[in-house]
Amino acid sequence: MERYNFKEVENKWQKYWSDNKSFKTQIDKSKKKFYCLEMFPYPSGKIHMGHVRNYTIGDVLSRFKKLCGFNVLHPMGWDAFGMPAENAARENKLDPKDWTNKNINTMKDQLKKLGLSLDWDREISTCNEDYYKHQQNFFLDLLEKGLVYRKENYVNWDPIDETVLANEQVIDGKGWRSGATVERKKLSQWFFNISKFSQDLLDGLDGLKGWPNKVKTMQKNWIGKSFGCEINFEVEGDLPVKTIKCFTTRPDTLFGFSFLAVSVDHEISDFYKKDKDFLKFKEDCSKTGTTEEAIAVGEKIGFKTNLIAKNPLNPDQKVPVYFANFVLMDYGFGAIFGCPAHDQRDFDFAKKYDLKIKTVVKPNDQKDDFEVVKEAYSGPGKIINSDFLNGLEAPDNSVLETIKILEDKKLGKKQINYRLKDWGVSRQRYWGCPIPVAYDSKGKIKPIPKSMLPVKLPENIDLSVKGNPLDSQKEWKEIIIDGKKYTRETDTLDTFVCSSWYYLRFCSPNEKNYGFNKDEIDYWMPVDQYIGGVEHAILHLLYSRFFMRAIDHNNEEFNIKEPFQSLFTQGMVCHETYKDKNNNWLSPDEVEKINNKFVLKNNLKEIVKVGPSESMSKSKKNVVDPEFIINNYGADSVRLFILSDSPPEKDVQWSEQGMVSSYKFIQKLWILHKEIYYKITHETEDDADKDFEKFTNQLIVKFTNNLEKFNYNVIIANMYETYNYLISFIKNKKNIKNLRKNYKKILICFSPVIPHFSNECLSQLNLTSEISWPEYKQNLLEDINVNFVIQINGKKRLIINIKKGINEEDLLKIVKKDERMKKYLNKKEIKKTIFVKDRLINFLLNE
RNA sequence: GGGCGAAUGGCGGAACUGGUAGACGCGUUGGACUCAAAAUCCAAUAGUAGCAAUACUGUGAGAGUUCGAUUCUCUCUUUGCCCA
Repeated sequence: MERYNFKEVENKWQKYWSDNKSFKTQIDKSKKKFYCLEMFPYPSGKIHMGHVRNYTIGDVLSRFKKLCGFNVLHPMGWDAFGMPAENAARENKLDPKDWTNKNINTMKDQLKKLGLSLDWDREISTCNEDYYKHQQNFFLDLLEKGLVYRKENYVNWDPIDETVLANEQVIDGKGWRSGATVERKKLSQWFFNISKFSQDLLDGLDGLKGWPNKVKTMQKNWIGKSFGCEINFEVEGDLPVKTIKCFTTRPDTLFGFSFLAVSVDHEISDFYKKDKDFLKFKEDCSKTGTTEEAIAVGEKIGFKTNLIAKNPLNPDQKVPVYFANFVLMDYGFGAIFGCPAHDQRDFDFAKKYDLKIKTVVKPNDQKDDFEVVKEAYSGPGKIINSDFLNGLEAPDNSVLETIKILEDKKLGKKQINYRLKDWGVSRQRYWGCPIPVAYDSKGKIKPIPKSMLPVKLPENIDLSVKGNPLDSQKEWKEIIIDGKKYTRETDTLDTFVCSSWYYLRFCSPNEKNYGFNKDEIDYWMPVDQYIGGVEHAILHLLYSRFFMRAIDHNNEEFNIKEPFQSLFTQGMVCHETYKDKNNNWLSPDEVEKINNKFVLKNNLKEIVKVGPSESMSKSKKNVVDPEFIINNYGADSVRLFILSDSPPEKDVQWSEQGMVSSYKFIQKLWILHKEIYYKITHETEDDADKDFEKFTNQLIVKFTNNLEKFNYNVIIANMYETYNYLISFIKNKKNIKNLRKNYKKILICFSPVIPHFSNECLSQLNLTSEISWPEYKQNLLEDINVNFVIQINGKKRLIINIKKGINEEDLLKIVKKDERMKKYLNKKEIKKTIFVKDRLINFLLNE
């Protein structure tokens, strides 16, 4: 028999879809729209298996929704700005633009080979002027609204990439890309005022019903709303300072007060500007990391001032004031009151400087003389040793009570604090969107007039210079606005800005005058289903939600706050890792499995060490090249396999065997198809076959439900089930009257997953007209018979196939007659019977 | 340390609102075909006992609710992710 030639078939259909612009989308108000979006890729060179999985999931959904009659928008583009281009260009003496465009072309070809139902006419690339000019326009709008500002601030400085990083890009104190230990540096930077929307971003999460709770929790934690109190501490000493303002979430522990600590950047540090010891101390502080973890773990050090602070609730109590390394200027007011008994950092500090540790909260299971000895106690309990606060329930009750007392006495006030900080968007890099502002000779900001946009990146520049290459572009930097000379801003925007609004651009990619067209976004937005990796749970998704609010702010025309109605986060693609005897990583194609042992392909005697399965990464060499796989097995097989083994939200284990079996399955389906084809075209049709019709109906229900619920691995199982059923049906049954009709439905059900194969089979049978998602007949779903379970004392004893709708009485008669049940029922008395219609009967017997 | 999730055969995983646990695939074993192998096809495959019918045990551990728990509640163990 003729083998299935996937190359020929897949080329044929890909060409057909492309020539006919099958996936071109336009507004059609007579249809319900469905906007399906997968996170667009960074054009790093080639696609990887993660892309294959992500885009296959999205494609299955898009094709399914299209068959269901939706007007589906399914676009693709390129997150094309970013450092790898700049680094690669520098290494190879290339232009980043050329490098990027070359990669885009390669990856676009690869994506096309996957047979994705994408509207390529909407392709966008963020590094094109006709994309970023609109972004510059947005920037100027935001600047006007006061949502963008420039300030001097401590920033996370990545010494390898020589650029500033956002807080979110610092992981374990290291740069997320370079891995370099991040330094603190004071620089003038551009910020987006995301913190203005802290509460709104938090509230908005409640409405995101289609988002995984996990992601919502992560965002909630990141925004980090805390409820507390600001307290003014009176201070005495030889400095002209009367009060120090602190923020605390635990004012109820004020009686445990034993020192006051401020950040080295606190305003009172001005008085120590010339103090050599202080400057030395400040330098030491800059060596400890900036992350909260580094602070928790690192040694707590302090520098004692001459100031004395008074306890507002107990003015007789006076405690020393320190500068301390674990107090950060950007949390609260850069000052805390120290309560060693109930905060571990304060505890460590008090131990080091021999400060008093007074217990003021006791756990509920402890006596009143409970004392904190070895470590701080921060759990719930009762307030003790605190005068009029004694006996209050901590923390809920006691915090509220204390705030009330402080407010009454005008010593402090209730305050809400957010961990979310403004988004620093300046990057000292060439390959990014230029920030559209300039400065006059005095350094005053001059926005570039909108008529002069875009601010284009200069071309053919020298990237080998240290620091920001734009800074050395003397000619480019000079600009004349209204006859006056200005100097351009040389920072470019964080690439997360580009991806914060690209989904709007897809709605009207050719709109010349603005970032989007109002009519188009009114129709298409929001994105109905967004699909991507969970690694973007905070950064990209939070920024996008902010960006919508920023555009919406003071804008009656725009009415979108939440860009993504539903979110699906797919798991990673993993593969075993291999190492040779010298602990060098080996790629899977250097390794061979012989007699259950892994050996080197070019030296079969050398045993390979097999490591755990981890997400595919170039550094561990455990990658499999999608292009190679597609060329060998075909796109349909790859799509089938990547969905088959695990639920899409979980990690999937890449396996060569699994891949091969998916390939073989398509071959088997083809042989089956040929037999069905023969029957349909050569045999006369006979009587209807209810069984087959019923099977098809049940299949449609399964497919529909499982597709709606993203149970794509179960869909694949359903496909195998269908094959198993059909093959025995074809072999054993002669009745084929409904074969053509039902086989068509089956092929349509298969088509979201294996579109090339399904379309080929449909077209061979001339079944390509009126292709839409099949409907099922309710009456055929209802079985006449059911498998009825008979239990004795809750244990299954017998299953009988019986007519549906049978009542307890009739059933009892049958059961009592049954030989197999006699041994259970004869000897003993039935105490109670539980009868569940069409499911089971349970006899409780006297023991 | 805090938050959230997860735990089902040799493996990946199914199981509707509490009602037949293990769908489907991989692997393994046996068989057919073959001079032989590959490929393909057929059969078996949770464990224990048994020729078998069948019986007992079984969804991380322990308790609870229930006629009945993979599913609900509590405690614990292990593990993953996020934050620290």
